[in-house]
Amino acid sequence: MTNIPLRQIRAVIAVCEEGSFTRAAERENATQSGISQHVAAVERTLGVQLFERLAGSVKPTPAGLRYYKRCVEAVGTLEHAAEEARSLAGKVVGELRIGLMPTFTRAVLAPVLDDFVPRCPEVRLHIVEGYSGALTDMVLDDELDFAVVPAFEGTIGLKSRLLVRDREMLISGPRAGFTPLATVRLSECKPLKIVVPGPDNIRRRNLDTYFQSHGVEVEAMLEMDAMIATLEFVGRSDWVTVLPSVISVNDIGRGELIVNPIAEPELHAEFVVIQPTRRTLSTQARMFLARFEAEVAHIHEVWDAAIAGTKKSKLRA
Amino acid sequence: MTNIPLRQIRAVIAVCEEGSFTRAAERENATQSGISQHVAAVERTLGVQLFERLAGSVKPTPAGLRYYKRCVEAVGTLEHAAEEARSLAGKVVGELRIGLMPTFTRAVLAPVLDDFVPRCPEVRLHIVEGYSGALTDMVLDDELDFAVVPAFEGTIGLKSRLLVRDREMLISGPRAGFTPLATVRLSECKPLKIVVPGPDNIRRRNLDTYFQSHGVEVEAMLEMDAMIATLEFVGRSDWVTVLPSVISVNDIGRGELIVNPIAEPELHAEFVVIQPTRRTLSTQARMFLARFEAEVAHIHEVWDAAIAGTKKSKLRA
DNA sequence: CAGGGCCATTAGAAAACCTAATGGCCTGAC
DNA sequence: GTCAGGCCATTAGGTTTTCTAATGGCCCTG
Repeated sequence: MTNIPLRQIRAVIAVCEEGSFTRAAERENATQSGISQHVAAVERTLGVQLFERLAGSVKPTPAGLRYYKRCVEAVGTLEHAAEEARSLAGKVVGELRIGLMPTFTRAVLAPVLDDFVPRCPEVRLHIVEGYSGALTDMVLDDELDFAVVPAFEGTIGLKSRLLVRDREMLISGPRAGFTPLATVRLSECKPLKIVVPGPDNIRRRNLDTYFQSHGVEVEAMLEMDAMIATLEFVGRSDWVTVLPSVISVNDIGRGELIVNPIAEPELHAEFVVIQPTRRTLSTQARMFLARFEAEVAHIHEVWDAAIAGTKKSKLRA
Repeated sequence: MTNIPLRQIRAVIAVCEEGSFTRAAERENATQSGISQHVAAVERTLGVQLFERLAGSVKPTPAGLRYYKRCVEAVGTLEHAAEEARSLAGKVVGELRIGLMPTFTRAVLAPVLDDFVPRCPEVRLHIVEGYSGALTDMVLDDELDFAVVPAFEGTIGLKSRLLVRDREMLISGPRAGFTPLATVRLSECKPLKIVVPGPDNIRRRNLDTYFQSHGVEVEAMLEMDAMIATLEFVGRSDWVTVLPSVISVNDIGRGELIVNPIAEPELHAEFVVIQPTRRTLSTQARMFLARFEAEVAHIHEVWDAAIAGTKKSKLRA
């Protein structure tokens, strides 16, 4: 029986996927020398060379590629084993205190709850809607099990992981004159009258950077951290705003608000789930987040289909 | 990502299949306490109880059974991965010219070839048995791709790396009067009639140094660079010799030759693989050497088990 | 009630792992 | 042709993990 530790196997997987010992080390939070030794140990144990060392890079050998594929399969099986064991370990009970921004409460949350509540009837949910600063404070104070906020550099006492990467859309009313679902190049638009988040919001910083880097002209700017008011205002004026696609999936094809994907280049927002460092996520928290991610992925599919449909219509015209 | 070492997973599998921590320990060549800690670590990481502790036995929980089944699947996939990688690596072609001393051709080479030849059917092997001086010359003359010889200071035109560090054993026949497998302290033996290598052999120098440094008395010394003759002679006389453990692993428990580990202090021989400076080792060469090292490691395990078994027998007596 | 068997826990030695440092090789820029 | 930068291989040593020995607790059987 060949006995290769999982740590070594993960090193081999990382090198295959990154094409470099150095990048694999970064990804595995290890050193290049540690990765080199792990891979060498696997090759020694197997008696097989898994990588061809080229100048400045490595390339898996045919044997290495086969080994990699089987290992990925096995590691996936082990992950699944863990998930199933936890799920089978039965009744999920207890509280779940979640902080979500309006970005998510408007269109993502309802379908997630539709599924989660029947599956976990003995979980007592507490959903708090708020903006990222307030939600972050509540997580730090242990008032929330977790929150989903825009990606930021991190804070002592919190740990985070990327949860959502979402395409930003231009939102406007009929008076702004945009064609629904048509991709827009902001630098080619006439000067915008735009509603943006306040300066404490990380998305605001990203927007400012994007505007400056890509020659987006702004005629007027209005700061508003009030989502309902923002959408109402934009819907009945010639002002525009920029919001993540997940918030406006339900506006597709409804005419009330006009949604346009931003392109050339695309603009994305990233969101992380944050939790206190000293805690681990409960089973119900992880189940909720899994369902949440699935719903976001579904929304992305809806958007992709809608945008693809628009391109087809243009081709027919 | 749940990161559970394979060693722990194997412990869980063994407990499921044996229905007992104690029996699982025996099967895994571990202690009951070690198995207990492995299983506890898995349960802690998963946050799931895998076994119900009954009086006098354990029973997997439903979650434990499910986890076990998935783990068996994953471990099987990894075994398969190793097999396939080795099989695929079989497409290795070309010549391989190897120089080995009788130290290795007697017991290490055959199992290595048993594995290597089917895996590399298209490699044309040339094995040259010889003593270190001759093998070194052949490597320098590019008549060999590499040779394995006792560690030495190096030579211009050659590069070397440590390959084997092996424990030296006292080899004798029944007439010499030693108890099989009992460790011996050479300085406490009656003056030895000993067969040693010739003066050009580095191991000879090491033996001389050891004898002088540790008060080993020698009644008579015979120089012989003829391994078969040495073993035949020692087997049928009261002479002894000192040889690396890898040469005599097949003599354990067979009575024909008596093997005793040398201790207090132990004596080790180191061997290096040498190759011309201007060349790099081919794929098949490295595969052969990897398998060679693995076989030496296996032999060391066999020796460790045999010596440990002798110690247990003494405790019971 | 005592002894035997089995699991859980602790302590400490041994082994494995990991990083820092360095060397060797290759490539590209000058 | 030389030098700097990037990448992998190797070594050494500190740190962490693993493993065993010893022991305690619990349960069952005689």
